[in-house]
Amino acid sequence: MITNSKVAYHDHDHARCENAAMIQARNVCRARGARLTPSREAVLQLIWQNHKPIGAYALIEKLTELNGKRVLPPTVYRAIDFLLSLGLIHRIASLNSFIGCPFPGSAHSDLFLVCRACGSAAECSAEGINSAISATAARAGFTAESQSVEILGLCPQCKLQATESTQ
Amino acid sequence: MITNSKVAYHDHDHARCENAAMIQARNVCRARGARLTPSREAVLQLIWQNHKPIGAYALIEKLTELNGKRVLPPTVYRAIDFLLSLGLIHRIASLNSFIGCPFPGSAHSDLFLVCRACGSAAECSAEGINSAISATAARAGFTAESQSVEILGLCPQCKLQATESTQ
DNA sequence: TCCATAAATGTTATGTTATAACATTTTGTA
DNA sequence: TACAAAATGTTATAACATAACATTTATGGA
Repeated sequence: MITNSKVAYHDHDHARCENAAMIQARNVCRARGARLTPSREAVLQLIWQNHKPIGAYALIEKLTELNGKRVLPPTVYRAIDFLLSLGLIHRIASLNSFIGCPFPGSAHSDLFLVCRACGSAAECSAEGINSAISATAARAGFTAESQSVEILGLCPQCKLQATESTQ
Repeated sequence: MITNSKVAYHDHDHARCENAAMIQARNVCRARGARLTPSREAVLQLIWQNHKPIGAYALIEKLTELNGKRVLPPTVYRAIDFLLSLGLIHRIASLNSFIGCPFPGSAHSDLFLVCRACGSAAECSAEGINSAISATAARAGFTAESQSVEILGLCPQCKLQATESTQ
């Protein structure tokens, strides 16, 4: 299983996550002949400000603040589309929001563990789930092409706090 | 595995699906002391007109047509909320739409196989996937509470047609 | 039966998310 | 430099969803 759950829900040096993400993004873009323009980079950086999925309009606000000049929806949605197409971010459909991919470039099908208390989400690429999904699809005669697997619940930190507060 | 994939993607006597759904709905409502009012029943029936997830605004249009009198969003959204709360329908987050549950009442966690060609969706309750999800969540220290598992791809019928047309 | 209450529905308004369409600017390349 | 393609700017609107309050309808108790 590949996952960033060890960092996503816990205190950590997040600057390292951001740096790694930006470096990987540049590598992916170079490899694919795509241009990581300043506005795309700014959107990616904002998405990577933490491990919580963020909505397009929140990005618009933050970007407006950052630029000191009004940013309009198409600007952000274009950046989002670009980043999605390269697999640098993912869309969390159940939240209408977006999160950085911690392991872009490597083929993987995704599962997200979204904490309903703190809002943080970890991504997991688990062979067990992918094979279970394939098997289920196959039994239905269905050919799977893409998936959206989003689990809502409590992360270890928030669960701990919930337990403590009820003692 | 419990699934309606045998009917959802194939020609079948759909009136039986509709009838079964309405009967089950009445049973669930009786058991839960909930009222299946005419407008709620109308929305459920429209959702069950086929096996394709339908959006709230499409329901508003159809209901307006049916009633001969303008139906407004809250009317439909209230019916949707009611039906969701009883598990009579499900929300497909990746499509912003709703689909009837073929086996309401019985506890199950769901997976949807949505055909990108014909739009039909089947629901599966597969133990293998649920246990794989639990195992993955557990490894991340995460407590799963609810899930949204949506697979996009080609149903058997549409795959067949795709194969034929490329010969 | 009538009343009090709760449940459901009607109505107005607005919030939130996303994209279409066309103009302009920037960038890479011949 | 000049051309074409890519990216961005701009205006407008489409699509999805809910808040807040008024009114009506159903239901059980007096």
